[in-house]
Amino acid sequence: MVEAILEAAARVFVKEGYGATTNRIAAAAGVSVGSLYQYFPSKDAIAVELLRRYRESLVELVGNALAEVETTPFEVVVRRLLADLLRAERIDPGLHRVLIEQVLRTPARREVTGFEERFEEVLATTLRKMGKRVKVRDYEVASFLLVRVVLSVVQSAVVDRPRLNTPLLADELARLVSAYVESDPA
Amino acid sequence: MVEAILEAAARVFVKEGYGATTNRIAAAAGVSVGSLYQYFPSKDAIAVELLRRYRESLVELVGNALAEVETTPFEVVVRRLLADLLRAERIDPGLHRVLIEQVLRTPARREVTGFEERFEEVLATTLRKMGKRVKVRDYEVASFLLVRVVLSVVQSAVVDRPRLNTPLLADELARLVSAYVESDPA
Amino acid sequence: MVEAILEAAARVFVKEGYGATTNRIAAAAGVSVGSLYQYFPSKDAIAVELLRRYRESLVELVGNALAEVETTPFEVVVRRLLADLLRAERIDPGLHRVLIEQVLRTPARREVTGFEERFEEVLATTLRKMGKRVKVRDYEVASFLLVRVVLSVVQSAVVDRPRLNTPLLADELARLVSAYVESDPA
Amino acid sequence: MVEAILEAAARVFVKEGYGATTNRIAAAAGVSVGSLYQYFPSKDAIAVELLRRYRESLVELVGNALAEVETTPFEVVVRRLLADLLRAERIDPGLHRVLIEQVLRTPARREVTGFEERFEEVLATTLRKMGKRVKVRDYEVASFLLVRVVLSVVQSAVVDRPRLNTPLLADELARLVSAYVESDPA
DNA sequence: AATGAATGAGTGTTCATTCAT
DNA sequence: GATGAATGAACACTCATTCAT
Repeated sequence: MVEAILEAAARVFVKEGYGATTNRIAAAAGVSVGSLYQYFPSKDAIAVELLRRYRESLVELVGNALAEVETTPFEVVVRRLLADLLRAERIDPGLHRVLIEQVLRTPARREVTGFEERFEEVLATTLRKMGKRVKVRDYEVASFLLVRVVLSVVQSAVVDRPRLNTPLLADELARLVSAYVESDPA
Repeated sequence: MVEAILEAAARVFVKEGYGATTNRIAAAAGVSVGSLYQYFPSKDAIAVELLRRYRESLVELVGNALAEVETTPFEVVVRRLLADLLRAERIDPGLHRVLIEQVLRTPARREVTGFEERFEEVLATTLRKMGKRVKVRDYEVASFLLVRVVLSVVQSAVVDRPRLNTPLLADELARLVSAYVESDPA
Repeated sequence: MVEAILEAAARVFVKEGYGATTNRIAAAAGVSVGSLYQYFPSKDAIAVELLRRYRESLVELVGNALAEVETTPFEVVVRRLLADLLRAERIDPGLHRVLIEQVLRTPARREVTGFEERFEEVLATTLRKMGKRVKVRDYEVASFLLVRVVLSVVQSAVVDRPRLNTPLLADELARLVSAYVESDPA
Repeated sequence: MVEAILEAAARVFVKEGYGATTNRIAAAAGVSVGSLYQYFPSKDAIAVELLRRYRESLVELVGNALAEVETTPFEVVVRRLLADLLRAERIDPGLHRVLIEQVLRTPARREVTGFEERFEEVLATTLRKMGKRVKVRDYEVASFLLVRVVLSVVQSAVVDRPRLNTPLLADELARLVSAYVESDPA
């Protein structure tokens, strides 16, 4: 039932925005409002959980991909990760966008932020492991840069410009990442 | 008075989210609700105008910067533009984020989208003008990539991580852009 | 609950005019505003339904009375109908008056007009059935005349001048109707 | 200016109902709201004055007509009066209807009611003067009846059924009145 | 006298949440 | 547990009225 409610909420939030009513969400889930409140203390709680799960899944995806960096060339890892992220079902930035703004004003803010930060840490660690293959002056800055770059391009491509969401885009993005990581900091 | 209302609305929206009441906005502007509605037909209209102005100012900023590409080395242009964008008062993506989600559900959607698209066109034109200095396979894809990259990093830096908003960041971002533009598409 | 709301609305509208607030109506009905809106989509909808019911009840009353014209002398039928109409609880023109003006500006206008017209049709049919007992030049005009005459006198008596609402009034009104119907159009 | 405001108010009230705003009325009169309030202390005051004038003009019309009863046959007087009343510009029951409901809830109620009562007094006096030509049991009841009958039919004809507003209607209504007044009270 | 921008109390309506069944 | 009718605080918005110019 929790699953049914979350799925319905995701659909409804994306379609109608966070203004969607709990009654509508309950109806879409095929349950009554009462039941919804049996499992979630408030509308915000649904949003928080939705966001938490969404982020968790992405963190896992990225973590797994980067783990391979030990045994696989960096460019290949990047290319694989990007191709994966660019598959529409892996990412739902429409939902992300609807929720982030609201959840940020919730006491649950703390539980849910630090999303990009976690990526940055994982990435910084990865970069450090890669040693002299990467020519980066400041691992923190580089990680910050790369995480934002990749997430934003991926989200934009999936949501705003599916027309450009082709292998060429993945290639170019991979090239951008590699060029930066390997370019000489002069 | 229009200015007073818009400034107050920007402040209140950023602090309280789009849920902020029109009465609160009016109070923050030091006027009555009635006056607010004398100048804006609805709360949405305020959001739309706020978004429109914000975008207009950015478009102008970017347009001016890129115009110099004829007479100035690309890297310098990029570095200047980034430094400018990274100055906090030039950009208010907190506001941007609050509004975009709401305005997107408004009939004014059309007037307000096409923001990034305009940047992309300007940039594509610029890149073409630069001739063989840039080694890019597809101007459309490259522009899409670069616009999203720059905007997202700049916004993240200003809003989420002011600690990293240093000259080093501007440098690194400039390097990322240049490396991509000049790297061999091999 | 629908009944409770309608009864309360009738009371409140008569006492305070159509300006009465929905919150007041709900309070008078002993329910919350929310409940009121669970059963009626708008304040207008309450007015429309109130008017519809009021008219329906009158149409039924008049229809039944005139049906007896086959087996009962016309004067007796008229006298009975008038006596019935003049009983205060059969008619609430105070309410009628408050509502008509508002409902007329509603999309429901069409559903609610044609009230007197229905009476006129029933009456015209009745007059035709009565054959040469009635000396009337134009059934349409005569019906129009008589319906307006009876309704207005009845309403005025009940609302404005209860002091005159006596058997004598019923008698006189019956006499007026009979005299007209049977007078020689010369 | 008072005239301009009253005329505009009459037009606007008829078209939009009593809900019409004072700004709209002022605009229709070609003056500013401020000026409107220079001459009328409130919106209600406009309605009250409008109603007062409307009633005054009708009272005068009827008074003049009935005064001729001394020198002219009753039927002729009635016929003339009805023909006059049935001319659309003499009567504006649309306005009357809009106003009556609102003004009745105003402290000015007392100044404005007693409209029909004045007709009834004039008519009762007239009927008494006519002596044995009229066979009426109770002058008060008869006057009440006749005033309501005539006003309601005239108003209905002008407002609701202009199609029937023909000489035939005037004739029939005159016949109805005469038949009643002259019929034997058995 | 005339103006019309400014006011703010008051309205209809919505919707997250509760709780008796 | 599940239900959904009931709740009522809160909101966007209107408009009669005022008053500085």
